[in-house]
Amino acid sequence: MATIKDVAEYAGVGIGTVSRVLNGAASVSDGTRRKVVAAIRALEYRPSPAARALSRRRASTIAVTAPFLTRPSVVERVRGVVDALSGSEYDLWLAAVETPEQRLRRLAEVGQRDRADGALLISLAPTPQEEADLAALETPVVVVDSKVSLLASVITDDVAGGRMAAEYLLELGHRRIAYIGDEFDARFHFTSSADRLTGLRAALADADIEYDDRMFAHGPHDRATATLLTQSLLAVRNPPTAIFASSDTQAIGVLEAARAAGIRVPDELSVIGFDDIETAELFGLTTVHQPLFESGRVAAELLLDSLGSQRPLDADATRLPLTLVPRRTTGPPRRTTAQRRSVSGTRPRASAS
Amino acid sequence: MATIKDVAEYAGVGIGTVSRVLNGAASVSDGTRRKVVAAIRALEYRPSPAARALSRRRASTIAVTAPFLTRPSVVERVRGVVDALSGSEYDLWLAAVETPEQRLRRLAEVGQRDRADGALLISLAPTPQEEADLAALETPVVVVDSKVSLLASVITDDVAGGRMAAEYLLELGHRRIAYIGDEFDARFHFTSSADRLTGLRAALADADIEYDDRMFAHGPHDRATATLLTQSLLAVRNPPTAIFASSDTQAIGVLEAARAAGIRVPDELSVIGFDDIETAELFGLTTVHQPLFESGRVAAELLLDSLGSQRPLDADATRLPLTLVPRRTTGPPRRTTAQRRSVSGTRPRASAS
DNA sequence: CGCTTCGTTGGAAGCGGTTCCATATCGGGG
DNA sequence: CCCCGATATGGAACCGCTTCCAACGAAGCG
Repeated sequence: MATIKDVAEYAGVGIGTVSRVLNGAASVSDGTRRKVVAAIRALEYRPSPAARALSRRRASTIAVTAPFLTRPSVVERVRGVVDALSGSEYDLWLAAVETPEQRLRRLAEVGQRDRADGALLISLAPTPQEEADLAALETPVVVVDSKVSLLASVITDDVAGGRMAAEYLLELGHRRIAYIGDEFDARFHFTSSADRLTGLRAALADADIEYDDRMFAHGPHDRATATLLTQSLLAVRNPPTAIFASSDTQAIGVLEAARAAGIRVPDELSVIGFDDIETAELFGLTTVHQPLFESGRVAAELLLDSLGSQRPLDADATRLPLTLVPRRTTGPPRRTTAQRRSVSGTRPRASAS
Repeated sequence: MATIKDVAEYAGVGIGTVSRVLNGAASVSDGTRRKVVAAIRALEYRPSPAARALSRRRASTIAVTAPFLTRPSVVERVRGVVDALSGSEYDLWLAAVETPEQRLRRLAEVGQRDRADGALLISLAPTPQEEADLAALETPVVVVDSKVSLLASVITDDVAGGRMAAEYLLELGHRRIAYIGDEFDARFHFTSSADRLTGLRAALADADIEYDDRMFAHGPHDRATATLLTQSLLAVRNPPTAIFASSDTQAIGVLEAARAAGIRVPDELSVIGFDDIETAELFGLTTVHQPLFESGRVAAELLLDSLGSQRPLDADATRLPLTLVPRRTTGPPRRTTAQRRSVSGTRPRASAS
């Protein structure tokens, strides 16, 4: 494998000149440039990224740290980052986080000298302490999907989103609205699920609906859990007429529970999700659309701007808009049996155990 | 940011000793080791990856090159890689390919000196020439999801998979089986769709069913296209009683076309997919299960083994098993209306509408 | 015609590690 | 008491690039 020295010798010039040609830098005469280019081609020379990184003191790499690569929402965000980076000179170092220990390690690595020139933290809410540490770094950091105050971030207003979903259901006439969210003490300090619940509760309060804690269920963020939680939500005396799930994945679990119990959606139960992942459309799921791909793209662009301009990032939050997407899983609350009869065949409502 | 020299001074030792401690290498006395460890901690020292890479002549990085990050199947494979790498000392460099030019560039980068110590090419069939070039490299390469002869690979037998799907449909009694696949001249030299078709046609030939080219449709790999293709497949005089789609994504497009046309699945039309992505289960889609996650994991492990043992990779193909997963979208061909009435068949979709 | 000035150019120094070689130290055997 | 091998340690050389500084020649100017 040829080095810059080989190229210099082959072209009959000094290594400095080769470097200048490589970096499109100043003052190299046309003839010399041609000779060097020819030598590079002849030797199939490619500069060593490591040597370049060491010498320039920058890695030309962006670290993307994200947990839950299983979640479609995270993947969408990463895709947005890939898209933004694909034209740039930067490589993408994907740092997956699967355990709290890994989370800590990854966070620490962000500051590491020439590992990455900038970092994108996706869905990985830093604690105030971690945030302060990150803000102290020279490495620019953009946080996606977490509220922070000392760092640049790209977020959506989860509280507003929760309110949006709730108000839609309230408008349809629902009074008993249940919520299925993530565990509160999530090991990764996630707040989006809790925030969406906050929005929901605010909307309920505004509508003078009293708080009933049997309407709120939490568990690990997956379909099967959502299915189970739905069963218990529906088993109470006066069951909800609508369920708001904190993600589409969970909403689909709700739909499955409904289907298994023979409960008709939306006639007997309205279901609304959050995110608007591809599957939501397939299921006709009403949901709150979140610009996931966009969030990754915007965050990466912020980082690239900062890197390109040498200007540090402002600790501002870029808010991306949420929109409600009404589809086929929501409607006015439970119609009377007579009404239902007249519409189509009766199916006895299996009382969820 | 502290360097190894700072640590050496702080600890009152030489840089060589620090390096030895860092690399857990031979002969360092206990006392010295302790001093060095203390210095490292005190200075919050972390070695520079670039310097280390340059000096060791290896990057501790694995390149993962993959197109179509939009496809769930590709994402699953990448997840498998992430999983295998998460315990190792290797970082993951994600090289996304979105255009043929990028494909070429990425392929060339694989050989680059200290960019990556090994490469994983996912769903990115190299041409024979490219394969030869890659095989000539010292960098170990594992190819996932493409047939190659000079390189190590992890594949499934797409021809057998196509045959498996076809034979299942034939057993159910279908005689007119249509196929929806990718465009043949795919810019990325994909062959899996064509191979699955080969298997299908072989099975049809074995069953003495004559070839009818109106039963075979091709187009870009997406849901909407599959929906359109389905419409035209069903518009012919003697339409198919079963459709085999070369991916679940496309199969779901078929289901949508059926739903839109009011065609009952599986009573009037059987649908079978390929891959067994998560959505397939949600739709009750009969499909050929492919171990996607596993393929990434196995490929990464092969690479890690080779890297760890210094032994070059054998140019063998690791074949992962395919299994047919019968669900609710397949059944015997069109029953009479009377029969259908009496049975009250299963519906493929979560009843949303 | 001598002296700047400026565009080119070569190459040493340095980036921060690893590694190898030389050196120092120590205990034990003869 | 000396010699020897083993163990521990320091640090120069090197990995391949960028960058800065010195040097050189040609052109411009008075």
